[in-house]
Amino acid sequence: MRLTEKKLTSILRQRGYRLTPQRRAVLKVIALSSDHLTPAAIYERVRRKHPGIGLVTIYRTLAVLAELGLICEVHAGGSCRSYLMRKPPGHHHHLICSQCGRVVDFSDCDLGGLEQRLARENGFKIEGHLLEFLGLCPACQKSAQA
Amino acid sequence: MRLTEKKLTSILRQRGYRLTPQRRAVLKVIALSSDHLTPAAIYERVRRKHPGIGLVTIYRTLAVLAELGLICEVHAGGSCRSYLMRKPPGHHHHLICSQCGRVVDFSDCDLGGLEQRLARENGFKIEGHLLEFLGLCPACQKSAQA
DNA sequence: CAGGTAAGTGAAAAACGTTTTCATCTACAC
DNA sequence: GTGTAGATGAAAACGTTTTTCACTTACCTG
Repeated sequence: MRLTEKKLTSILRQRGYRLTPQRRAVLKVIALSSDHLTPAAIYERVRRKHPGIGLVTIYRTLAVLAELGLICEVHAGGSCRSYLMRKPPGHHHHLICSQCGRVVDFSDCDLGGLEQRLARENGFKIEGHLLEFLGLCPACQKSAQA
Repeated sequence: MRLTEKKLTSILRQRGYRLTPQRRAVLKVIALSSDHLTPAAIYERVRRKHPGIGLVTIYRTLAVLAELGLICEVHAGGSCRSYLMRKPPGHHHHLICSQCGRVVDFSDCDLGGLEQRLARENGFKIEGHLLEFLGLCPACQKSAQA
């Protein structure tokens, strides 16, 4: 499902939000990057085409886009700052390079059995989970050998 | 393995650190709590017995204890602030109540197969993973019904 | 068990990242 | 076009974490 202008407007409108040039620009920057980006990095990139935009607007826009499920957060490894990246389909997870920060998505985590067992043993009603693998990507493995 | 005074000193000394009353107090507070605690919460509790301690020392001590593997961080749900809690044995994960923040540990995650597949498919050398389940604990399920 | 020294401490201030406030502006239903 | 709820940008407030620096102390040496 491509995200046409019209569809985007309707997704926003459904919840009482509007499609502004700023929001379009933020979403575009995130969509065009294959990496996760900090709010500051997004700010910098959006400003190249949109010099007047304020960092505040970035934060507000990220909150809205995340609420609508159009983007999602990454807790990259040790550094706890929440990065953001484009979300392909529904439920998914991350494989993160601990050196260069590159992120790969994967979606089939097969945690259903574990989830059921934990729910039963602890009485929890489980709503979701966060799964991230940390390691070295192929490129960083090579450069580490040198 | 109980953490005797002597053993603790030796763990610290091995890396050039010293065992100060402040460090002992911080570790004790974390060890005695069954919950995860923010740096500020730890500060408050340590101050009850140790009024002169500074928040700076808490942060420095937490960094040292985490580096030594005596404590570990939790990325509780949406809020990304790194909480801390005592670490039982080695590898373990968290089951977090999204309402009251209660944390339950579990250790058998059985992710070996997935890890191998991801490593093979993406060329990553996987070093570790973060797995957290979010949900409602029994108490919060009850209070939600009211 | 004293003495010297590298390591640790506490206070204040700086440096962050993020949120709030408020006056102004604008997307969009009519 | 017009009105208005919603959005924006600048400045300031905020809370958390880090840095700096003078002073103190744990602990190795003899």
